[in-house]
Amino acid sequence: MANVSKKTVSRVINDSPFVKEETRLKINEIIRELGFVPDPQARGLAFRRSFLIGMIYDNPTAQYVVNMQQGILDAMKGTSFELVIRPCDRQTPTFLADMRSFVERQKLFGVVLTPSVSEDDRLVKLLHDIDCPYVRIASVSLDSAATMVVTHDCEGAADAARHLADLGHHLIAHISGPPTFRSAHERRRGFTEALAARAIKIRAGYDREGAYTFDSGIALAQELLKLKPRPTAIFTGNDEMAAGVYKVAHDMGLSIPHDLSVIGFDDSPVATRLWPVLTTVRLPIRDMGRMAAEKLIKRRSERRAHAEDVTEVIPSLIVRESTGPASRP
Amino acid sequence: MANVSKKTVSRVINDSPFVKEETRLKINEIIRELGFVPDPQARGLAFRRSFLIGMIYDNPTAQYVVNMQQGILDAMKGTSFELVIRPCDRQTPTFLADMRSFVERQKLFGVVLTPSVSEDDRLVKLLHDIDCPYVRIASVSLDSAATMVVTHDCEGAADAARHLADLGHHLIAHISGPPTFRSAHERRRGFTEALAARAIKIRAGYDREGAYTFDSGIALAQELLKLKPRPTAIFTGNDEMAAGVYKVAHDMGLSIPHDLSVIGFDDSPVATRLWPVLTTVRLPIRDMGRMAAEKLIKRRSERRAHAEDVTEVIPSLIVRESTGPASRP
DNA sequence: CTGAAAGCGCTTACAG
DNA sequence: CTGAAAGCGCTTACAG
Repeated sequence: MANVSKKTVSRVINDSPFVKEETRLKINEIIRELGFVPDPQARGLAFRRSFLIGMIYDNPTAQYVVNMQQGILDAMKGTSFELVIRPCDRQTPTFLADMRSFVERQKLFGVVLTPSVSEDDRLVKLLHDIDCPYVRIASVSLDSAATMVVTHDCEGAADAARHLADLGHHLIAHISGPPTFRSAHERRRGFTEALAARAIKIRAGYDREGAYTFDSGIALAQELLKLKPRPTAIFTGNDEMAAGVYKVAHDMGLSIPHDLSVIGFDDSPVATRLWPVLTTVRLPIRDMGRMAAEKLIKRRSERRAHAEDVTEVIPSLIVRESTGPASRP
Repeated sequence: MANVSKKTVSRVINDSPFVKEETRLKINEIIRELGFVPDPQARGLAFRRSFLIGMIYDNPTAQYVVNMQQGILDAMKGTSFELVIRPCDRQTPTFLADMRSFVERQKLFGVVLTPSVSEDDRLVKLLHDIDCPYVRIASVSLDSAATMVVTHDCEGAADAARHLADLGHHLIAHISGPPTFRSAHERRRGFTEALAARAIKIRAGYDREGAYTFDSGIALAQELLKLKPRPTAIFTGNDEMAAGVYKVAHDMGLSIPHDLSVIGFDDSPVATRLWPVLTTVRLPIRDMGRMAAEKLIKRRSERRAHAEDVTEVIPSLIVRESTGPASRP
């Protein structure tokens, strides 16, 4: 502006390769001095695409949501993107229409999808149709590598199984998440396969389907702990259900881990609020959010589809005080 | 468009009073038929103000943040506003600069401020200077009524005090939040004043300053429960610290509520995960978020400052199983 | 490598 | 009560 050209500034801002190095440096300096910041609304209008990244979620765990938001914001730091959030309910009749208007109206730059809505094929098809970039976070690869952050929940569950086997447990029960979550299947699969590798089989009736909720944990723990023989260990699909198991164990006068070992999944805050502190499996949720957003943002610069751009996340077992040697072999 | 005028449509969309009723109805119908939605970016560009509402927060409790977001979204449903979120840290040297660029760059329609950042006078002055509407949520009225949602934390704390007094407790301890939160003062004040009304005085050394964190709850409970005579009840400034008290009590072999009554504040999910379930004080956080956003949005239509537009929220005591009669008078 | 023109989809004054 | 003009701050083709 003040010195040489005028619309070249736009080129500099958008990293166009057709600018002389010298000019670029000069303009960048002036931009810095003036503290000039391009107006995102005007840019958006001209681009026909906003600088808003959406996060669409239906995960009921507050800590999960907040950590994920943090991670996405981490990736956006220093960029001109802003995060708009959108909780949703897949059961609602207007679900798809709501999502469509959300994305289209704001002309979102892209969206990050978290489980379980990330597993919804109708939504993904819709995003495809309206040409909205997305990144899905899920426990299995459901899509092209460039759009996936996959968490190997099965391996975390396998670690839990081996930990229990090492402690000498044979009578092991499992409370899974609801079948509408892929993670529920993955966690069960990883757990039972690793157990099988140690020649341990979960008895019929010792593997029950929960809902990832505290109440479902209570209800199923009441049934499992009435079984004869009583299981010496329970692996739950998440920490919330583990908290339900704790409650029932306390009410029955069962001591953890002496009478019963418990392992959860998530390492949510409740894991350390419980007494004794809960052994669980941790997913780096914030990192996952960051990686997902980075993928979304990166896609702009690198137009050519990076074929092998897989992002994978491995959970880790956090051994605390809720697991101990099997008392009754 | 299709029938009569052209720029009158804009008037209809913006609820201008200068449109004949007949014309308005006709245009509205066509808008509905076509499913026409005005482009928020273009509107924003022309208005010099976006349709984005910001939520600025530094509350460490995930459930608080998520509920607040939900409430704000409740108020925005059916409007063309969208929610952009912004966690912050008041201690950071770039705090004010960050907030300024966030608000200015996006030309935010307005922001909702939650505790404790809602109590930051520097930020509020900044928002004033750059002419950005805001609504503050806090436990005391810090500003003109039109910009405040005030939660009477002191009354919730007073309920807690009376509940304990009714149960015959005299040796009562308190773990407060950090002095940087107004709510910490309000909760203590409401508690001690209601106790005083029953002729109960908190002994020197039985009123300690925590940090609203689980760990601070543990640290202070360890000190308080070593005191002679040992308090028969503890009121903590939030549930997280109550969880810390539980842990120490369990470790010391103290039974709740037989040996020790505990009352928290928040009614966060952990309150019901603890064993026994925690008596606590509940704030309708989601409603608060909704009311705050409604105030912000309403200010557009009603330009004249509604002088007496106070929004007040009363917490409620939720009696569960962590409080019982004082065993040792 | 750089500039002048036209336009993104709306709104603000300004006239009628 | 309604319309024609100009502009919000940027970008896209399009020429040089």
